[in-house]
This record gives sequence, C-alpha cells and structure tokens, in this order.
Amino acid sequence: MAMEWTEETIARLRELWQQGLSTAEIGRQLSVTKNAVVGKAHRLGLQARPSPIRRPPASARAAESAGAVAPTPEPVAAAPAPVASPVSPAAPVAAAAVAPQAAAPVAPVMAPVAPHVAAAAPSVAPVRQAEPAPRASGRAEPETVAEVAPSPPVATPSVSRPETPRASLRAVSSPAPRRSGLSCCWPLGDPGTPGFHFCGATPVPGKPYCAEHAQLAYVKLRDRRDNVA
DNA sequence: CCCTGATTCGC
DNA sequence: GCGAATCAGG
Repeated sequence: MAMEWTEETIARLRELWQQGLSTAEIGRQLSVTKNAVVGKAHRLGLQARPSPIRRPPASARAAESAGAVAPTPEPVAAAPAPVASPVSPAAPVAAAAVAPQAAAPVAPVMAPVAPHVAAAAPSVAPVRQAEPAPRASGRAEPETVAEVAPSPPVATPSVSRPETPRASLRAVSSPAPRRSGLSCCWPLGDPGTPGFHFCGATPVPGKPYCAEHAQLAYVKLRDRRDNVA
C-alpha cells in the first residue's frame, strides 16, 4: 500500500526535514521508511542535505552499460564544467551544518525548532536536565539534535503506554520559518482507522502545531527506536 | 557492524 | 507518485 501523503503528513515531513532530523528519524515519526522519506523529500523538492556520498550520474552508468559506445559524450558546447563540489551555492549555511551526528558532545538539549545549523553548534544552552549517563558506549551518541517526537498519539491503541510523564521545555521564541498557517497537524487517533484525524487547531506562528501540541511535539527524548506504530 | 542520504526503477 | 533496493561514504 502506498503511503498516503496528505497535506498534513507532508507538512510534518517538511517541518521535520527542515529541523535537520535524519531521514530515518523522520521516517520513524511518520511511520514510514527512510526511503519513503527521502523519496518524498526529493519529489517535494526539499533541499538536499549534505550527502555522505557521491554517485556517478545516471547517464554515465547508463551509457557505460548500454554498449559502452558513447559516441557523443557532451551534446552541448564543450564547456569542461568546473564540477568541483556538487554543493549548492547556498554553501555557507549548509556547510556549517554538516554532520548532525557529530554534534553535541554531551547532553543534546532541546533547541526545538532551531535549524540544524544551531543544533550542530554545541555552544547552545548549558542543559539543566543533565542526562547522567551519556550512554558511554564507544561511539558518540548519534541521536542528538533536537529529537522531537509525538508522544505516541499515533498508533498503539491496544497496547499500554509506558509513557514517562516528563514533559517540559516548551518552544517559545523561535524564529522558525513560517509555514503551515493552516491547521495543526498533530496526529490524533490511529492512522488508517476511521477515527484518525489531525488536530486542526490554529497553529502557533511558525509552527505546524497548535500551542498545546507544540509543547508535546518539542519534547526531547533520547531513544525511541521503536515505539510508535 | 552501525549509521547516513541519494538514486534508480518496478510497481 | 511511491518506495524498496541499491549504492556509497562515515
């Protein structure tokens, strides 16, 4: 079954994507695979993030496998093309925001809406709710940044919810790019069931959620490998 | 191994 | 349009 990309879902995708969450993380929150997220992001024309890899152009591989003839490599007027880095002209910002997983040395903190540029800068708030165990296990915590997660209003209606009532941190002054402007896209109910719907309340400016759900949405939690869905 | 994101291509 | 499969780098 193909995912039904509703306006709300797309809004969430956009929001999460822009927050700099990994595709996999976004996928978890949306209950789709990272592939779906990436694929959709592309189709939506969302700005590509610094890719860890570079792949040879399709044309190159196609030509190579298609008989290895390649009589006319460059159809256009020469122009050796400087190539260099495939990075977009908007480099300054993007470049500064690489490696989200190499971010915060210790406690990830909040930074709810901060563009992942800010997230990459460990210099943010000193963290008051210091997490005792940095999970010291060899490698550094990949899950950093501002991990936001809907306390599973989605899914798992039949199972219990071991939710820790640890809500805090509300997103306040944050110059997030205004989007939404329509209705709160906080999911309510079980996706796929008749009762499922989105909140629909008036969102706070700059966020896709209403005031109440924004508080729920921007809660930091460090590991949610597989709750939800 | 784990992770990441990008692209391809059958559906 | 969708996303699994695949690729490729860290």
